[in-house]
This record gives sequence, C-alpha cells and structure tokens, in this order.
Amino acid sequence: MTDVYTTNALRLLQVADDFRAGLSGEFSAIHGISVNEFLLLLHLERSAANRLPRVDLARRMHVSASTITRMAVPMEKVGLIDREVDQRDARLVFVVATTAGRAKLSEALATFSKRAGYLFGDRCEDEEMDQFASMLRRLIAGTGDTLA
Amino acid sequence: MTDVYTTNALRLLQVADDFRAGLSGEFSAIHGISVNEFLLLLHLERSAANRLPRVDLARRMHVSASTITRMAVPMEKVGLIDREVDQRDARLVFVVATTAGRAKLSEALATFSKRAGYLFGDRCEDEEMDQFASMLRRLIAGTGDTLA
DNA sequence: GCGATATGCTTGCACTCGCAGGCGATTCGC
DNA sequence: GCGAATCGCCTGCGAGTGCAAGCATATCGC
Repeated sequence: MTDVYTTNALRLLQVADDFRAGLSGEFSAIHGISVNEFLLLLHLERSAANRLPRVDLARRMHVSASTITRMAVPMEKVGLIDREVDQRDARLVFVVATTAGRAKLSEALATFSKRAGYLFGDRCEDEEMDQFASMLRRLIAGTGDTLA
Repeated sequence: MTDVYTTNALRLLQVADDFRAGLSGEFSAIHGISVNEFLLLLHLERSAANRLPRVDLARRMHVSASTITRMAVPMEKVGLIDREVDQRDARLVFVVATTAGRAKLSEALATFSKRAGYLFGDRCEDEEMDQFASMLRRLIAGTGDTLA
C-alpha cells in the first residue's frame, strides 16, 4: 500500500472517477447526452466511414452487446445515429453517425476539452503533459482500438 | 481533439476503465467482493479509528447516500462491517470495519497491488513512476479526502 | 422553550447494465 | 448440397444506482 504502483493505480482510479463525475453532470445539463453516449459517438467519429458494427462498438466501449442495443434505441429516436445492415452479411448491423450526431459530438467535445483544460491547465507544465501522454499511451497499448 | 489536454483526459478514462474492469472480475472471483466494496473498506482503513459516517463515505466514493445504505446491508450481514450510532448526534450512523473486514481488505489489497504491478511493471521506469505519482497527486488535490 | 430550518439516513420508483437464452444468418466439414 | 457449429443481435431477468420524498434528530432565531 505504500508501493508506488499501488498508490498510482489508486490515484488513477480516483482522478478518472472525479473527472467522469464532473463531465456527467455538464453533459446531461448542456447537451442532453450521457458520457457513454458521447463516447459512442466519438468511437464512430474515429472509425472508418463513421460506422461500426454493434459488436465492435461493444468491445471498444467495455460494455456488453445488449447495452449497445439498448443505448442505440433512444439515440436513433432522437436522430443522433442511424442503423444500416451490411449487404454481404445480414447479421451485421452497423451503427452510423448522422449529421446531427456529428454536430452533437462536436459540441460535446468542446465541453470535454474545456474540462480537460480545467483538470490539467493550471497544474501542469507542457513538458509534463507530453510525458504523461507517452505514459498513458503505453498503458493503453495492447487493445488496438484506442480512442486517442 | 488533437489538443494534448483532451487526448490525455481520454486516455486517462480509458486506462482507468480497463484497470477497473480487470479488477472487477478478479475481485468477485477470488474475494467475493466488488470494487466498490473494496474501496469502501479502504476508505475506512484510511480514516481515523476505522470508522466514518455514511455521508462522508458517500462523498468520498462519489456515490449517493442511498447507495451506501444499500451497500452496507449485505456487508454487515457477512460481517465485514458494523454499524455504530454516535452518542452525541443520533442522526449519525458510523460504518466501522470489523476485524474480518480489515482482513478481507488486506487480501484484496494484495490482489490490487498485483494488478497494479501488471499495469505499470514492465512498461515504466522507476523514475517515470515518481513523476506519474507527483502528477496524479496534483490532479487529485483539492478534494481533501484523498485515498492515496 | 418552541417553531422553523437544516442534516443524516432510509425507502419507492425509474433507469442502466450484464448475463443467459433464443433467433436468424453465415460458415465449415463432409 | 446439408447438417453442425459459429456469430451477431435482441429480450427477460436480476443486480446496482440516483433522485425525490419521508422520517428522525439536531440546531437556530426569537
């Protein structure tokens, strides 16, 4: 528990929780979406042709396939995303971002960046940020479907 | 989105999610507790006299008071924690860790440390870990009820 | 003292999520 | 071709959580 690894892992969880909690409130208040819906749109934006099979989306987002199914329903209803069935494999249902969805993502991303600025802005030197980025990139490595 | 702050915030969320997901499986399989129950016990351990009012616990854990109430029920039943009413203020219900609870925490902490080792061990230099720790400490600063 | 307000805890309701099971589509072995 | 195994998706159920409301206790203004 005085172990550096352990301490850092604990702090990592705490910082991430704090950040996510703050984000959650602002997202639902300003943009009317949840953090997960935001991440879903972001994954689409970072993918080829703004579309992904539901299963891929589930893997990338650390949630089950059923969650994607259920998340998609209201988002389709509001017009943020659309569904599209693959021509070759009728099992694959693609989730594709609409123009409205991409616009919403863009707004939400501005809010995200603002909060990221609050988090790091006045506490860190630029050089530290680069080290931090390099560190985090290595910690993610291995999954492949990285978001950043 | 190519902003360093934004990138780092995204990576931070992703790494934390990955780590928490891995932890969750091992905790429930080996120790029979959830990550949140582990964190609850840890907060108690790091507090004065191994006891905290439910409200404090809620604030520290980023959950609502009702969640603490409901989490406590099965944990009391299993004997990990006990309840204790304040003498001066009968509204305050303290959650206090039992000997069994502290033992369980100790085992779980070993698992936690092991996984923290997996996460950082082969990817980081010792010097980097110190920088990382310093960085994270600053990012947490302000809340006061820090865990690490 | 005594009512008004504030605080801590608990409970009803609604929502989100994962898991298990089922359905339809595809691919593989022969 | 054809049955079996696999894969992607959706639905029933149970677990966990937050919010609003309610209750008990404590504190403040007078």
